[in-house]
Amino acid sequence: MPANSAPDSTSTRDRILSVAERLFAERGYNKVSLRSITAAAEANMAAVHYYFRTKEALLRAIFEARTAPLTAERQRLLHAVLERSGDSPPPVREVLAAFIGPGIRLASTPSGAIFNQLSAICSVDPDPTVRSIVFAVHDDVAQLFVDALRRACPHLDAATFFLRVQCIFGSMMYVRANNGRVDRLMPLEAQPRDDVDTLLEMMLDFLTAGMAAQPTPTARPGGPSKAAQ
Amino acid sequence: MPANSAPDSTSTRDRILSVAERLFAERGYNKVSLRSITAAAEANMAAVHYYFRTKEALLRAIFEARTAPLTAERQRLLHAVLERSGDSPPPVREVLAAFIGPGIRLASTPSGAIFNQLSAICSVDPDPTVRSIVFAVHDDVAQLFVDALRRACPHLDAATFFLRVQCIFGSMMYVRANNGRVDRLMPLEAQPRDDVDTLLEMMLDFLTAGMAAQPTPTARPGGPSKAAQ
DNA sequence: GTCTATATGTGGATAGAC
DNA sequence: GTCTATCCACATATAGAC
Repeated sequence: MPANSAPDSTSTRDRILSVAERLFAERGYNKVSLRSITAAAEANMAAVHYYFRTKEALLRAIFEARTAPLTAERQRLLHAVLERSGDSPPPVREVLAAFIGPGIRLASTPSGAIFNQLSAICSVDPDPTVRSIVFAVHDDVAQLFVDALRRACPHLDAATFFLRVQCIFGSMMYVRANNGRVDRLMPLEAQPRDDVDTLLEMMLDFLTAGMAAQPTPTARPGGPSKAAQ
Repeated sequence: MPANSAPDSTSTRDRILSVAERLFAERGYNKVSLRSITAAAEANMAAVHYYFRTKEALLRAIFEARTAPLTAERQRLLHAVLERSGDSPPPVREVLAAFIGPGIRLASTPSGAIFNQLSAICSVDPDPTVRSIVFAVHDDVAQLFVDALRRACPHLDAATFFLRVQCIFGSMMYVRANNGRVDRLMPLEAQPRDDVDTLLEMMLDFLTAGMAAQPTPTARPGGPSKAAQ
């Protein structure tokens, strides 16, 4: 029963969710206390326990709310690519676009950009609590992506494919995190973040070319022993 | 720095350093207490204060000890590449190899692999304390690398170059972190980590191809308004 | 140099009033 | 549903004995 005279139309629960998401993204899960969240959300600690029970469950709720539409979109796009290609290998660029695009496009809204930062930070967090949450919400669609990409790359041996998938994940994570590391090293040049479609095309240019590259022949089990220069 | 076979020949200070490095790499700076470090190093908390004064200074000492030879090697290789190429653009692959190689090669020793994990985790840590340490020890050589790579890539506009550098950093970080995210998504296929030279060549294949790619013409300030498909 | 003991602060969780 | 007050565990840092 919402009060029609309330100055804030948002509920206490929603305020906690959005404030926690922002603070976690800025400072990391472990460095944000429930006290600071409730202070910024104009609530108290008992409210967090009432709605979410624990701090971990609060993080999980944030991820589930955000990743549900993201995962649905990725799955829809991936399945569309696979259907279009039928029995032949799907185009690498389209597979990449289906998986990376929805995440990159989040950056076009302020709240989406915040979640992108949170998602990137948490995806490399060594804390088992954080890891289990991230893995749980992403594993299904990530598996679908990896399988589709594998079909798109029959020219790669398993080890090379494995390493390149790591590069894709790392690139995506780093761009989404947008942590200012590279900014310090470049002059005043424009950053393309205000146009997510251009940003996505730039990423696809880079990653597609990387996946298309023919592996350098090198010492491999059963292969020749001398690397080409 | 002598052999690590003697259990008690190491000094208390060295044991604290190496135990802290391992625990920080496994669980992250914020999740490791000085208590757990001193317990594992068979010392006590007062010893940490005696040798390093604070937890932050302990992390800084770890990084400075590890990055000093790493940075020297990177600078040596980068300068060698630049001298070889003279006034003409240096080869992209060689510039990449000079910067990425020394870090990747650390993975060939157990202690180097531990520091690789620590370095990767800390390079995306949002904590300002951690960030300032990482930036301080890496900024000089990273700047040298970015400048050299810029010279190697005259075919790229500033925004595209900027984004691709982020992809390089992200790829390097993710591979060095080796956090098990991708392992979950792949079957029993071999991981190439036992041969760091092959691993480095694989990364160079991918990243060099990505940097060489011609950018997709798209809507850019002063450019045509319709993107090619 | 190395230890015990402790000062001082902060964290998550919760009981119970309203 | 929302709050105040509090419990208890654990963090860093340090004082002072030996």
